[in-house]
Amino acid sequence: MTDTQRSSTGTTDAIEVSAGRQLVLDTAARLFRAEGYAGTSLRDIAGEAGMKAASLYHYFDSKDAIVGEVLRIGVEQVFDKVRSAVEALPPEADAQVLLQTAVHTHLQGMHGLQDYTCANLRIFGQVPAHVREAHLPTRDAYERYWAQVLARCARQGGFDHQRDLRLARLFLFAAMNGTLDWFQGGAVSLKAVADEMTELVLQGLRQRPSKENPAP
Amino acid sequence: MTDTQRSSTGTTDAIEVSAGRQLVLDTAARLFRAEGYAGTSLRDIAGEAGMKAASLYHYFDSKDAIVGEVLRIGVEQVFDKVRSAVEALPPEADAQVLLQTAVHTHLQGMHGLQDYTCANLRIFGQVPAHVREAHLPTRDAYERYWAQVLARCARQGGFDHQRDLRLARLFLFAAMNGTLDWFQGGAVSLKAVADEMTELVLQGLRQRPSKENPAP
DNA sequence: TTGCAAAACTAACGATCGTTAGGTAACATG
DNA sequence: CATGTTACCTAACGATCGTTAGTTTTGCAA
Repeated sequence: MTDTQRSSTGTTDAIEVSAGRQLVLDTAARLFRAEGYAGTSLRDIAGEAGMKAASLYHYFDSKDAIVGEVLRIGVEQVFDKVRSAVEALPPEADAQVLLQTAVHTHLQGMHGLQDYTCANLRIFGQVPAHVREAHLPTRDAYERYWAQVLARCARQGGFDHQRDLRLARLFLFAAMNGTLDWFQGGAVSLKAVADEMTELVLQGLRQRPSKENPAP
Repeated sequence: MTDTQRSSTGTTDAIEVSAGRQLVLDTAARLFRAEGYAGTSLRDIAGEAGMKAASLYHYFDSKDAIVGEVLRIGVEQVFDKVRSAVEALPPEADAQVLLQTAVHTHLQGMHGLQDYTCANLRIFGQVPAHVREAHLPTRDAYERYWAQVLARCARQGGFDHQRDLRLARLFLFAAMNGTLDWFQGGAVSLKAVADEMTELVLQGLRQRPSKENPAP
């Protein structure tokens, strides 16, 4: 489990991270999630954090620096959760349990009180280009981890075909993140959604009728 | 096929729609798709359309009116395409052909030169709340049509379970629209992606192992 | 108690935004 | 030719934005 924030003051040695800076980040994540990137001004963040806009520059160099931190923490939080949950499984866990665990944990991370992760998904497409590009490596690392999880599923389940795995991963990611647009704890539970999604992907991967698949 | 724009001038009787208004809408759709909602100012739209910002108010009452039209046309264009393609199928078409056709047409609509549909998906989450709410009925109509298509697939394929169909539809929608984030005409063709996606959903729907599915 | 850094403030700058008011060319119609 | 509508324009308003400069408050340590 990596540390989510770096220490700014060197008091004692790490551990204390400036409560002010933390408050600013938490507030920014909550507002970005709710109002979007352009819909959240520095005066909004400062107001909700109990200070004035100019005071934010005591902790950050710019709005881009704030949003960059929020994006990074958003990936890191859900990454840590999923990795912990997967590593807690026994090595002989079958493909279904493995994928169910990963999917359920990712969904829990999004729909729990995790403002950072939701903010990431919400504002990633709204953020200035250079901020998005600077954040890409962090996103890629998480996606690469999912590729490993799916590869382990394939190895364990006996099916593997490189291209299928990549498409399945992309479909799965879109489906998981898309739940933000419609899921609201109603008739079906998050666990049920995770299991359905897992079933869909695994069933789809198991048997390949391989009709016509013309490469362009 | 419904008319995409209403006529403003009554010359001859419909048909002529004011080339200026059309140019403004086309330009706005292209910029909204590329730069997002907040990233596109009225001065940007006007500049690319060869006029000044104030002139836009000759055709529209506000920026919200422009973006509302773009959203509406975006759904309408892809809706018309998908409906036409599905209706062109013989009544005895099997579930696989039916779903492949619908998915492929939707993907083509997004990845062809359809700025309106892409702009819709891109900026829907960025637009002011009252614009989004006003647009919801149009979106719902399209989603209801997909529910019908899936229901027809289920009837034809012999499997049907209400909740599975709803989740499958939500997954499919997220997966289709998510292709905007990664697909760029590389190794796999759009048709191949459509077929993979169809296979995934149909395989997932066919056999339900029905392990534990606890309702909360 | 003094000193000093952290943490906040007030005030404003320049830019950009959506929007409005009022004017002017182009052009079809009587 | 006169008239009215269509299709633009210039100029500006008020608001809000991210940001900067300079100043004051706060709290701990010597």
